[in-house]
Amino acid sequence: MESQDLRKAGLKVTLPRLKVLEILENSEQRHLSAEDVYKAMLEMGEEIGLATVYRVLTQFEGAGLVSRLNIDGGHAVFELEDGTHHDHLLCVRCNNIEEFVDEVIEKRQRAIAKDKGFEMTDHSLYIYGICQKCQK
Amino acid sequence: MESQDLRKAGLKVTLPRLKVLEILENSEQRHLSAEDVYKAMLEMGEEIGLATVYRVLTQFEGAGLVSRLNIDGGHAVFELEDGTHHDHLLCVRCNNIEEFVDEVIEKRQRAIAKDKGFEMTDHSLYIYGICQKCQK
DNA sequence: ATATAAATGAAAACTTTTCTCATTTGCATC
DNA sequence: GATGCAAATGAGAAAAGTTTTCATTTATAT
Ligand SMILES: [Mn+2]
Ligand SMILES: [Mn+2]
Ligand SMILES: [Zn+2]
Ligand SMILES: [Zn+2]
Repeated sequence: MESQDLRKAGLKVTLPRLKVLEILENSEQRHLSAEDVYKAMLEMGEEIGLATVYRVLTQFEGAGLVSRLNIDGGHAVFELEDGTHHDHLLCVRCNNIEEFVDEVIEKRQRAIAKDKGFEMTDHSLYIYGICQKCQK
Repeated sequence: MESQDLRKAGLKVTLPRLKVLEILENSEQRHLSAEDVYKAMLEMGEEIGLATVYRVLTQFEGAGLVSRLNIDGGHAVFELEDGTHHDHLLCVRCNNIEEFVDEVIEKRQRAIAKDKGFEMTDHSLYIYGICQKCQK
């Protein structure tokens, strides 16, 4: 019962919101575009507007329930927030996304920001490549 | 005389191409959007279409004369290619862009890709923050 | 000077995302 | 359970950045 998550986030419990959450939770892929979520909705036989999907995902982001990745070439994907930061490897062939955490890189980033006099607010790191499966 | 650069890249020497190169070379800012280049053109009193600016920049990218950064929020900036890879720090207040190179991070990225079985083709790393000037 | 393949400009199209606004819904109150 | 109202929704328009189309112009080889 994830209605609690919504209430805790100060959001009314509505069908579209529950369904979006459900899709994010039950999807094969952890990383979904708004379009992906929308299509999954339709396949489930749920009526929903694409604008609502975007709105809900953006609200979830604001509420800390999901995080948004801005992939190269301007379209975003969303994933359930799990509280721990991580970065991503993207396969340029099959669009498979893998995750990693690297404390050495995190530390270096902070050092670089400091060195340049920047107050770091965020960072984004994507490694592009061909995944094992696609190499054959 | 940068006509040679164009010929070497297999591109005809045309006025729009020469002018775009000239703007990239002489601009205060090293990182320019297509729109920036376009406006600079008009200010120079040059007739040019925005589509041509995009086309030329994309061709230059293909020819290795410029590189394209895909900044958060889906609009690109371009810079003259100088042969050496570097990453970027972006000020979220004034949009100032600084550059850095960090061999430790580069090495870790290669190690991560290898570890995940990825054949790395590229990476993109942006550190977002508030630059020194904007902190005060 | 001529031919021709490539480049250009203007406008339309496209992609992703946000906004507008009329209608519907969730939820607190009676 | 009915009522009221603010919040949420859906449809479509709009926005922003970029690419495509196509008729016209231009660069370059002959
Ligand atoms: Mn992830
Ligand atoms: Mn740069
Ligand atoms: Zn793959
Ligand atoms: Zn700044």
